[in-house]
Amino acid sequence: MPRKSRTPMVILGLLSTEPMSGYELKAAIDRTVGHFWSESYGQIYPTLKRLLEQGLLSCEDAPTGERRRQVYQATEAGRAALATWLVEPPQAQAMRNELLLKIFFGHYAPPGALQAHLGQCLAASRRGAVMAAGIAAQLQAEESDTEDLRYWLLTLDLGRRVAQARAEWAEHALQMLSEARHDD
Amino acid sequence: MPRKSRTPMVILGLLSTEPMSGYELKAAIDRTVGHFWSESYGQIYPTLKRLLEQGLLSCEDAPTGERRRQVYQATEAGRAALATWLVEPPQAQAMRNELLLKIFFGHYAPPGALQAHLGQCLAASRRGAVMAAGIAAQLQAEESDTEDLRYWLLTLDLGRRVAQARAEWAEHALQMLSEARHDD
DNA sequence: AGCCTGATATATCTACCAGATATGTCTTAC
DNA sequence: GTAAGACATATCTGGTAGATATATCAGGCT
Repeated sequence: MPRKSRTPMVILGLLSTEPMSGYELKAAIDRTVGHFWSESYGQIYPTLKRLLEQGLLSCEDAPTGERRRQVYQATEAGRAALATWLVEPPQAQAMRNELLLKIFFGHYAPPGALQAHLGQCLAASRRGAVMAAGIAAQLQAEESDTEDLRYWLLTLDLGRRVAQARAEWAEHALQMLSEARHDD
Repeated sequence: MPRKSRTPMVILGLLSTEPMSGYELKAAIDRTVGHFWSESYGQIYPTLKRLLEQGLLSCEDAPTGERRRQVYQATEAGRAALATWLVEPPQAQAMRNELLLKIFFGHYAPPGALQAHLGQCLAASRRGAVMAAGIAAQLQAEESDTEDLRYWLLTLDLGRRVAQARAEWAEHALQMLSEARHDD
């Protein structure tokens, strides 16, 4: 999968709606797609330069006082490259779940360790489910005109469902482990 | 997260139960924790050497005829290092989901593209849920004596639940997109 | 006025990691 | 006997996360 970077596509996607600086881009990524995607400055700045060279972005100086500031936006060619990529079937990512790894090796763990991790997971998953539902409600109230809305709601909906499933699993796992302790 | 590699811990975990070569180790990782973890030879061989130097693994020559072969197993110190790590709270992984990214930028996609991806996701998720349930049933039938069993079943159970949730979401998303098309 | 903190902004470095590939041996089937 | 595929070790390329360095600027505090 690292064969092909998808960093350019996140950037082209976000810079198709409005021009931004690298710094604002990072903030926008964290705010909008942060639930299922992340990028670092170490990826963003070199990629901006490369996309500029390739003519997929345009760049304009927009300093704030003395502080240098360059805002980028997607060109027509950039939006075309995005559309091409959107049609390609998504690559399945090799997901790594550290909690599951610790559960898998659970019988080497001292008593109580897994329960603590599962408790954390349960709390975080419940928070996540509530937050996803909350953001969805807020979006529906605020930006019912945006054409993107239905797509954003879909991504939030998966987040909510998966968080819900994980919470139920954590509950079940905790119950299972507490039952197992009575057997010993 | 890449601040601290967890490759040594997968290796120590699997080499705590039985000695293996690097090649067998890779196969064992794919077979047992492959649903939520992956390692490559590029990680495994250097890590084996390092763990050997640190005294967390022991190594024995066990050639098959002329073919060189080194089997490793965890030392007492290795198992202790694993136990220490198991107690530490798991790091939340920065998950990247390419399908969600394409959905998020959906309104730049040509008609039908998202539906195709969602169809693939639905089929794969259903397969995944069935497979997880199947492996769980098989494990319960075959190795009902192993002490690890309950932990392995827990990891499979999360896999099944998440696959199920994703399948339901994909169905819902497809329905939503087909409804939306009537509006245009 | 001077100072501190935190946000804005660009850039780079290290360690980590996935996937591909190179090299060679052995086993099995044709 | 030889070709295909499993076994085994090793390395390279390029993608990636997270930390850090540098500098400007706004606001609050003294």
